[in-house]
Amino acid sequence: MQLHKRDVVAKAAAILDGYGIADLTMRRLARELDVTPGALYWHFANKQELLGAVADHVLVPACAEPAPMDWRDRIETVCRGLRDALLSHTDGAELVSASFAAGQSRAVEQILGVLAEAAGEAGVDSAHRVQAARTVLHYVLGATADEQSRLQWDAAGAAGPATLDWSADLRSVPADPSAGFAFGLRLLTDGLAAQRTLSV
Amino acid sequence: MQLHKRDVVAKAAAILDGYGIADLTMRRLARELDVTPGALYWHFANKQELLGAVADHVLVPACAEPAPMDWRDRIETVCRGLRDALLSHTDGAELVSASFAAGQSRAVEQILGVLAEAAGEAGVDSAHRVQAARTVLHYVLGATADEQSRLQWDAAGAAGPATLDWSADLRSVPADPSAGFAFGLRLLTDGLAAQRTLSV
DNA sequence: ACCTGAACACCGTTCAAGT
DNA sequence: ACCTGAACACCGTTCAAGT
Repeated sequence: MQLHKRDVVAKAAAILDGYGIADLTMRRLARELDVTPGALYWHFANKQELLGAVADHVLVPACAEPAPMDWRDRIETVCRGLRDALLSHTDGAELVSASFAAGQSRAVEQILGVLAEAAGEAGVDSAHRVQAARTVLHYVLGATADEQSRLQWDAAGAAGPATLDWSADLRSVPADPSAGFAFGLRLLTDGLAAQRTLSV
Repeated sequence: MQLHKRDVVAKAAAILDGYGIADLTMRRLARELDVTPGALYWHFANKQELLGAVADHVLVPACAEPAPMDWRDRIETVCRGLRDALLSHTDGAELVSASFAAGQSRAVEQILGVLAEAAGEAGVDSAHRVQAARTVLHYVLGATADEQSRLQWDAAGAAGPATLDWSADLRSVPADPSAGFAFGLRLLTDGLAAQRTLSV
């Protein structure tokens, strides 16, 4: 039967979850779809575009319109939703980061818009809203990619030789990652709140 | 004559500046050093470790001990120095980001320490200092990588067909990138300052 | 319209063997 | 100690030709 874009994206997501982004290659994807590598280039211009489609797929749960609420809660809700979506796929943060950088994800563009609007309500003047939204987004993507690589690093380490009691490893996972994430996010929302007192 | 680590790093930096990170391959590096690819693996365990050494080289100017000053000025000075160092090499932000994620750069670890100390002076309790420092670092790396990719994208675009007057392109470089960077950083330092009022 | 076959021009890494 | 030669197991992308 015919190959459709959504089959390709679904299989790509499966490889991502099972083996990580390093194993998500055009050749392997083609092999698992019982197709020649060249076939993929009929449906996608190049690998970046395909990864962008996978990124958008990953972000579907994070793109639900948020219920009406306070700008602060809205930013927190959107960012928590984004982080959850990223953490629910192996290397999800790295994938979305790369797609964002390459300008290949419609979904993060949409999230950026929501954040920019919230920044406006926080009191940021229209000339700086997008910059403020980008700042928040860079934090979420960076922090989550960081957290996820630690998680995966010591998931692999746990399967290694018996864990010695070296207590204070810089590369270890913190006690409560969600709390750490919330703390960093609060720094940003506090900064946004301070904008209002400057402009009035 | 013999191959030394610093020759390898210097040549790698030259390739980076001249052709970008995509062309900084072990094989090409070896070729330009008139050596076999395998020779590099005598001096470096793998490509990540080599890239980490290049990252540290790029960050040398950003690691100067800052003169004694207000925590806010110190954070701004360190971050501006970091950004300048990243922008002065093609794909510098991407390189350092990757090396930081891989835990291969001593230099960013050091900068992280300086930022954590400044966060402490800002009033962040010791349990959250590193998290605060990481938040600032994620911002600087993300924002600079973003800025740099736009810069390079439209440096390439300028060499293309006559630029049409499409005014509002999302991928265009903003009026004053440094001002945008400073704005995002101010959001964070304002957030840090707000910490103090919470703890006392 | 959609896909195969086959090629082009590469990768990172390893390791016996040489000097 | 330091490096070569040669291999292993891959990559992304293109494109004439088939159906």
